[in-house]
Amino acid sequence: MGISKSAHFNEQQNALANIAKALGHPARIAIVEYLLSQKECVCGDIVSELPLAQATVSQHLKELKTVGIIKGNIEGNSICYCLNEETIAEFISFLSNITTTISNQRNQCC
Amino acid sequence: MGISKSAHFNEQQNALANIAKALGHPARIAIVEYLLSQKECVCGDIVSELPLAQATVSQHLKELKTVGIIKGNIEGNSICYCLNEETIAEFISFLSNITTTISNQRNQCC
DNA sequence: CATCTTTATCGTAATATTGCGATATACTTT
DNA sequence: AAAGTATATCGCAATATTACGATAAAGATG
Repeated sequence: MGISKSAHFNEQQNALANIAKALGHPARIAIVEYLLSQKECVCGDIVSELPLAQATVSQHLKELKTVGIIKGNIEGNSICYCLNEETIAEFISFLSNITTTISNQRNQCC
Repeated sequence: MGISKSAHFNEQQNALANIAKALGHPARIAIVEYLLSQKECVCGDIVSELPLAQATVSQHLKELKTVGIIKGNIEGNSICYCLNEETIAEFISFLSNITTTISNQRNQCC
């Protein structure tokens, strides 16, 4: 996405941005929501749930996995993908810190 | 970013993805963190805090504003930017739902 | 009013993302 | 082993993002 300057930001900033970026596509939100809706561990039927080709879904899954939002487990022929609580919790913690800090400083101009 | 198919996803999925996408860049995380660190409302000195040109920072601020993560208030010559609790809370709510649901379904394969 | 300051926008080059068909890989079943 | 199934990867075209200099816009100040 253009001349990236991520070297100029610290590790935590880059890590948080990567998590957010991975969630920054409706298809990947849809994947997360689908995984959430399944009681059992889900595999390749994510593909049939999405209006996208298999290659594209596989690519989205890879991005979510790279950043740690989902985990994959090989089960014979197919692969079971599950949500990874830890990464999501890390991002929640960043956001929660924002809202609590805002609530405590009621001297805002807007 | 390529042939986007956001029309194939529902409004909520697109809305959440947009918020996440806006946070999906280290410069924008840095902006949010900077706004958070200031007790008073901050204006154009965001530019001097970041290792980026003024035009670039302005563009990042616009993205955060478009999606509702920050609000801007004109103050004479300069502009005061503040974090917008509501949008952040909306995103937290999505993520919190994930972690609580995961905790309640301990029949995962991975 | 002329000039300075502050922020936004335009235009453009460099790079990244998205989507998909084709194919590779790996396991399963016959 | 051959064929089938499931998933990943490659290669490419279309499009989006990022960064920045130049400049516009709008208010402040001399």
